[in-house]
Amino acid sequence: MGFRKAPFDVVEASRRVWLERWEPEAASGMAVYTAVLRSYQLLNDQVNAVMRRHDLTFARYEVLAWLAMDPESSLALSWISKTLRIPPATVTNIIDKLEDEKLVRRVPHPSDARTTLAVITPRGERIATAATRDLNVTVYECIGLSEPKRGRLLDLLAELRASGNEFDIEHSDEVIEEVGSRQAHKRGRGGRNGGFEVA
Amino acid sequence: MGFRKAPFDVVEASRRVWLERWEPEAASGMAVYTAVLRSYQLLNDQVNAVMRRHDLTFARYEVLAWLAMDPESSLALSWISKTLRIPPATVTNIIDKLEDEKLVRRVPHPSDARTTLAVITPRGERIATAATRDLNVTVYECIGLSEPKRGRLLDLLAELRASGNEFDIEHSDEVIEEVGSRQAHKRGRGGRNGGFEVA
DNA sequence: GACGATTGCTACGAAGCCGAAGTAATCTGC
DNA sequence: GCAGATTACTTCGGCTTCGTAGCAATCGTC
Repeated sequence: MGFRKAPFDVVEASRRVWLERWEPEAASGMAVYTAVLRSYQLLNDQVNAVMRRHDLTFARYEVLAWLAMDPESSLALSWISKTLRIPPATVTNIIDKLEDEKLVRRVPHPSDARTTLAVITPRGERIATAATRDLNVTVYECIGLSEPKRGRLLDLLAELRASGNEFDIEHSDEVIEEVGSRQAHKRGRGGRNGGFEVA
Repeated sequence: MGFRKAPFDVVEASRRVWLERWEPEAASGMAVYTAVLRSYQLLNDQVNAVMRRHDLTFARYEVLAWLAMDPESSLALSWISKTLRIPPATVTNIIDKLEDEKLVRRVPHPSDARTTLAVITPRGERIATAATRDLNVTVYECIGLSEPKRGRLLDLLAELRASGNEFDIEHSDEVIEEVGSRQAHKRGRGGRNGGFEVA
């Protein structure tokens, strides 16, 4: 999406206008939103360029990557929807496409006939790995901030997200600890249903 | 888009997996991208909720707001495309919709028959003001970070964007200074064409 | 053990986004 | 003063997203 360098920073320019006309907190809040938006667009363009090389979209890649990370190589569609905050209809669409490409198979859940599991195929694993390697080298390792600044940025964004109730900051850490993080949750909150160990 | 609070932070969870399997810079880079993505989604959901109340999308609002800020209440479509980094086809679409709603009119450029100006109508100004007020109160003033933290976040994101060549960090400030920032640039880089002062 | 509420998934359709190709006007170099 | 490159905008078409409504299985309560 080749845009050329703009002559000035739109975020800063609009922040100054806001400062003249509205409350200062509104100005900084507006600036935060637009800065996040533009940072997202910037990185997203780079990410999408990589995705295109692998015939994926980022949404499909994200699901594939979580499947590849999963110890059992399978996730319930409902888990994907809740954890990655993708609307159910979109999950259906994503899995449809991944299934068309033979990267994933739908398998009925062994003990709950309502739920469907997505299982990654060997081909899916290969493509996930290739795409991840490409993303790492082409985008992630080239983000223009020193390691300590990345850390500070992550902390600030985590606070932003937590205060927006994106996740449960109280318990997040313990939950992540629990066995590679996903496993524990695939089974649902209460741990009811002893788990459908893959045979 | 009512998602409920997730039990753990997906960004942090995947960062840990990345750290085990890939280079550390890849892990932090990945975390930055996903944190930015999720922050964007979080804020975007709130912003869109406001937009819906005013029969706008954020893209249309953004254009309308820039028109409302402009001293001459008009901007060239090409300027909008370049500055706000919206693909030309999307600008056409946005202006079409705004024109349908009578918030904007298309006016031919007085001295360059290739370019079209979007001019905001009084109705457009009213709606822009109402939407901005709503956004400020409902979203921007409620972003969950203290004022100094917002400042630090903005600095880090500005560095990120500048290093991704989003804008010309060298000259941005001077350019913004030049008369309310936009005016100078509407006329094009060289300042050729003395400007089509509104009669 | 049965009924209503809940949960999981999908089908449909509206809306947005944007790449590519096309048209028209302008600029550039000779 | 004219041919070719450039710039501005639009049209078309494909793709993605996601709200809504629907169906089916399961759970919770009595």
